[in-house]
Amino acid sequence: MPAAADRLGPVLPESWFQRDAPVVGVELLNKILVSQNAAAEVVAGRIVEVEAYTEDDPASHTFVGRTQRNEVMFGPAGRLYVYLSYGIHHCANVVTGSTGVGQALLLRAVVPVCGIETIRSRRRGRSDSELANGPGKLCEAFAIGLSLYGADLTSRASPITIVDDGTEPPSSPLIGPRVGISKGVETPWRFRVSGRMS
DNA sequence: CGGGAGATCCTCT
DNA sequence: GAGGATCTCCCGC
Repeated sequence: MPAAADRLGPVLPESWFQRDAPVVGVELLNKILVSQNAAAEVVAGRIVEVEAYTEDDPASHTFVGRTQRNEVMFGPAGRLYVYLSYGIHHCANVVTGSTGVGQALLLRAVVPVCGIETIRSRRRGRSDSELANGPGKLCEAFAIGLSLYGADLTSRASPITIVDDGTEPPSSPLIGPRVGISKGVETPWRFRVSGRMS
């Protein structure tokens, strides 16, 4: 955990993530995602949009049971589930709930708060509003790849963590259907702080 | 600015 | 062998 992140606030403990995804999802809004790569480049962003996926949810990767890819979703909460989407982009999720239950929250958008120059260089050519306003874009901005599969977000020693800087979750989050899925569209498990759905 | 299509390849059946 | 928890570019308006 980078020293620069220490001043942002305490790391969220595993117990905090050990509740059902839709519950954690709303509270995860306004928390801070922090990452540091091998070159000691630190970037941080405020989480502004997430989606919940649970085991009995036909849209979830865990709906079919345990597989090699989704294994980490059945493990302890507070871990990072990374997968390759459409053969091109990575998507990052935070594992929630009890161990043995396959659920997670897809990180859909963050607003950069630290390391903006590093993010701009990773997302070269994009306007500031397009730096991390999507699950694939977010992973590029934070250099999240499969090497971070299973990373412990609750450990201060981890290259990627989630901290609480004291900002409250929004009192009236926007709630709506999840996007990009063909099943489970009727379940309103997309959560967002105020602003436009991107 | 909004809609549509292509890219691209891994995962599971 | 099919189908994606997406993004970007290129059109047309």
